[in-house]
Amino acid sequence: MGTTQLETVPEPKYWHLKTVLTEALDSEFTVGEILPNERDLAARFGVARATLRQALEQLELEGRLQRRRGVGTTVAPPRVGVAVGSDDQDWPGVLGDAWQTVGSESDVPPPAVARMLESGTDETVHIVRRSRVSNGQPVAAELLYIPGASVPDLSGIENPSGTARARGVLRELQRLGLEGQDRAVELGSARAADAKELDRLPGSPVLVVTTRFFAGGRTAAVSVATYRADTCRLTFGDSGGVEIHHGPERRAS
Amino acid sequence: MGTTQLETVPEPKYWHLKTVLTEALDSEFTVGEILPNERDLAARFGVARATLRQALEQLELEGRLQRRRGVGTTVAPPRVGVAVGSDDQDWPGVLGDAWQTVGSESDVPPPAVARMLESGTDETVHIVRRSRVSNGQPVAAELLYIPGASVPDLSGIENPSGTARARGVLRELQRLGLEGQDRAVELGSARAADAKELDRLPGSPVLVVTTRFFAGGRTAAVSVATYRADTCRLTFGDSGGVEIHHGPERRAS
DNA sequence: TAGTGGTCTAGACCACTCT
DNA sequence: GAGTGGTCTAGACCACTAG
Repeated sequence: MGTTQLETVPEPKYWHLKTVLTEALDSEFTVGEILPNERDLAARFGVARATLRQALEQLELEGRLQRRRGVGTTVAPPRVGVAVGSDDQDWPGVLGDAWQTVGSESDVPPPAVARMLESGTDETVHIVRRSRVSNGQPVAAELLYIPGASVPDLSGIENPSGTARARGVLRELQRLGLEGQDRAVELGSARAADAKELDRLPGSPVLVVTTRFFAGGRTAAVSVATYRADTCRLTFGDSGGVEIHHGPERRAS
Repeated sequence: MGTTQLETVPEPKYWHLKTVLTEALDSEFTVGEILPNERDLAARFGVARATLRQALEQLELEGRLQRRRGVGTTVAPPRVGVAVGSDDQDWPGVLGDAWQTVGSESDVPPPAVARMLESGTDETVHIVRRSRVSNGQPVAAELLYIPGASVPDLSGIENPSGTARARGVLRELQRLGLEGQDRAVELGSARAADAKELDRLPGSPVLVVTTRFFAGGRTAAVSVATYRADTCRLTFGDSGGVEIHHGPERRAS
């Protein structure tokens, strides 16, 4: 009866581990520093490697760690703020936007996109692939879906090698009057193609930003942009430049 | 040498499993339907339970499945669109906003918040806890940080039970002229307190929306709202009501 | 080739929810 | 108490990177 009855809520080991590691990261490590390998860390904490990995996975999800196969685990820099929605709404492809066109094709859009475009299920649309780079790192991959009806002057055009046509499509699009746009953010996991472009493994968590562009009373284009969730903080509105971070942090020397 | 040399890219089992399950979910299951338990499913696919779980975890991350301990795994309904940023920017707590005040206290904010408030590290601020419910389900938990300087008329007030004081703080806040706001979205994992309020396990993925409110040339308040990433799609801009979803879907009868 | 993280297994026990 | 998902173990092998 005299036994100290604490531990009524036995915290999972990986959770406790995560807490300990977080504190260590805040106080004893610098950005870019390499952690001991997983087998050593597991042994040091007296847990199985799988358990240790559960903690590391969470820390990676939170943007505190970066793990690369064949290399090791490093302390991640603070997330970069990526401006997504400025107040000035504009068409994709206008001068000075953050994206770079990497290709284009014609295909039927996925059903969810077809629904937004109010197009038939078998109707092919222009698909422009773009990518976004920040600080030398790829942070997002985008697929832009543009029905032929939005760029009528290109209806009978041949396919000149991809990126040239992409530019043509974007140019035509910008002739339309943009009436408004509509944005949604949700969590997803990277498809194989996106993962490759983002330099991550397939299935890694991403923030999916879906933007609908309205013109002529219709949905004239849909953009599905896939941002690396580990390294990105999506910012909306006026500023977005101010650093937000967790705790004490120093740069690696 | 005549052997068919495919399989040069051996897809991980859990990834293939996920694909198979996704297709099954699209074609053979209805929203709300209960899946076989994990041990049966693993046996059926001829994999270890851990491998099966890796696939299920991803599907839950993508909002396709809902798993509850002691109950089972069910097919999740499409994510609900949750309006986060309407064009009309306004103070928290105005009539008709989606939040319900659940309490308040005074404490020192976490360092990241203190930095945004440009307040000293040891300076206590008002903290108002609010929660947001949609379709009978809790979808978000919020912590509102309001420095005493933003609500000067409350500086010497006693603590009348929490929620009454919270209302007072919000009322005072609304007397200030709102000059603008600033929003960021990033991925996080639920802290223990949030997890409980959101009816999830600690560590489950959440979308963290940080909003800064500007008034009098300063940051007058900071809101950190934690949304369930599995069930929510954050919408910004004009509409936000239109359903987006993956594929064929029927309601359970 | 050595060392890293990624995948996978076959088992065990625990916490929880229902009936 | 029976059945579910959640945690944990100790091992094995694979894919990748770099010296």
